[in-house]
Amino acid sequence: MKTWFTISELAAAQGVSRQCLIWYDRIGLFRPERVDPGNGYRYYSSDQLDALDTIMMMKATGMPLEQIRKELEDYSTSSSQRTLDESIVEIDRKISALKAVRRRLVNRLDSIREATSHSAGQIVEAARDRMYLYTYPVKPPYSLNDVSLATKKCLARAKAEGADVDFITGAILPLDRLRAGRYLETTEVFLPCSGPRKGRTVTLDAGHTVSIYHVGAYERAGESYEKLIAYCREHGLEMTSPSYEFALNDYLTTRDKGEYMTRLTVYVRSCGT
Amino acid sequence: MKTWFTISELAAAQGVSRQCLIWYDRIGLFRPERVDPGNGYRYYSSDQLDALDTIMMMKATGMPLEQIRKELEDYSTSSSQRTLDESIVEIDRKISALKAVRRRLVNRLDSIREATSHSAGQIVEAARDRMYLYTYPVKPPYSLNDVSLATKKCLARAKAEGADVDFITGAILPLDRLRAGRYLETTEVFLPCSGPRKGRTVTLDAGHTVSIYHVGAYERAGESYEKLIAYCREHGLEMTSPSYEFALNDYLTTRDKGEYMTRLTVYVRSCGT
DNA sequence: TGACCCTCCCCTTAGGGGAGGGTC
DNA sequence: TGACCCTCCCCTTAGGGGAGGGTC
Repeated sequence: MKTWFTISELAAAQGVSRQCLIWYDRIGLFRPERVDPGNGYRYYSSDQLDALDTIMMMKATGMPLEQIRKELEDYSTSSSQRTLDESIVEIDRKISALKAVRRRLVNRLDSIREATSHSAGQIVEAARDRMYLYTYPVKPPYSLNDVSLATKKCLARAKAEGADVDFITGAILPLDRLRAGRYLETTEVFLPCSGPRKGRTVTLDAGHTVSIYHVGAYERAGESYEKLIAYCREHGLEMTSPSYEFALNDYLTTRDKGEYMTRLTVYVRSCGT
Repeated sequence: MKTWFTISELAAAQGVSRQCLIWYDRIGLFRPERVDPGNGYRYYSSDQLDALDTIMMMKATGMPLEQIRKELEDYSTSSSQRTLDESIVEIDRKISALKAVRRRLVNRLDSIREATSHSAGQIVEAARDRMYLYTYPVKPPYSLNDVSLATKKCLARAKAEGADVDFITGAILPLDRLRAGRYLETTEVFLPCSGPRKGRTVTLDAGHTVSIYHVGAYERAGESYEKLIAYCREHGLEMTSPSYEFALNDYLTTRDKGEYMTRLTVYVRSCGT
């Protein structure tokens, strides 16, 4: 003797909505065993409950309903094993993707904190760990517009290549131009990234650096550079690398240009050694 | 002097589709600075590029476009900091949810492997770690139908309570009924879960167990139980717990009832001690 | 009569993929 | 002329939330 459930009874028993059961009926995923021909009322038998559980389990793995329907047409221990394996791989992929985004957000947050915890024009010496910069060349004549365009290209290519880059932009000013006072002629732009990539990244080895926090219009970076050069002279430090300009706070996180801050960082060694 | 981009040029520069830019225009998220009044052609200025980057960054965090639009109306260093914090919390929540599902899948996979690596009627002794069972009572007269219904209720309540239960069902047969030969009168059903939950879970402490792998119709579990009892008698083991019946392979992973396998597990101690 | 059931019907996200017709 | 642009228009997931009208 069968027990019959109305749609609401079944919904309550299984913890799903009535709409959901109507939908599953419509798409042919799970249909009532009996439908009253007179009034169209749906009646589900207790024998059907297991099948709904199976659907719910598959749904919980993130499988689309259409695929569940196909899966159920013919499933066995071995096919389920395959499917479970695939679902785990899929979940792992989603988890890695989320972790990559998380890393980007944390780095951006760190860079905001760094910006708010330093004052305009402040100079700091620091040992820095190795890092990788995903780069893109700037077209001559290296105007601000060229730099901006190169940054877009850099972002677009990083996205296309699936590079795990930070949400932090930057530019590289070669040492000879820095020495020559051509402070705005950055020849490459970059995005910090989690690892090296052939032909795309520059590796900054661990080393001692001097940085100045530049605030305000980028066009006036020269003023900060001159302070930085003076500092190095006074402290017997020789600049040994290009200047790496990190946009710690920019249009990505504020619309107020007065809050923009860039860290201009150069690797140095003591002149004595 | 401004540089103007047509929609295709901008799309190429930023690595997005033309459709996407048309859509952003439609919903007012990102509109061309200039539109030709004669033919409706969209022209974007280079000044606008930064804003599109900001949108792309926010989108990468998983934020819906509508929220991005609101966010952009007025964002600053401090509001961005808050938003980033919230995004990280949100991502962490998604990661935990995925990990919970992953754990369930791995457990189900383990249980399939256990099923396929044991033969029907095989008896094993094993030390088992502590585990938790999320339970639900079976209504008298404890018919198979009552057990099945209790299992649905158990699943539905676990879902409603957000309990981190496995996709593995089971039932508990009290020791006195087992001894009395009332092998089908399981009084509780369960789902293994990751931790204790007040008033809902039974804790199985670590201990020594004897199990038999039952294959085929559940109604004939008695035959397996009688073998298990005989084994214990022969080996001087005294049963000290109810029997825990784990559905290692069932309707969730195969439609072939011949592949169903249940492990009937009882905790024991040596009679001598 | 009140609670329950049915079938429409509109709505949601973020665009993808055209068709049909102008434009640089 | 070929490549490019425009505006519709239909389509996708998994239902949610009714309205309007019968039914146990």
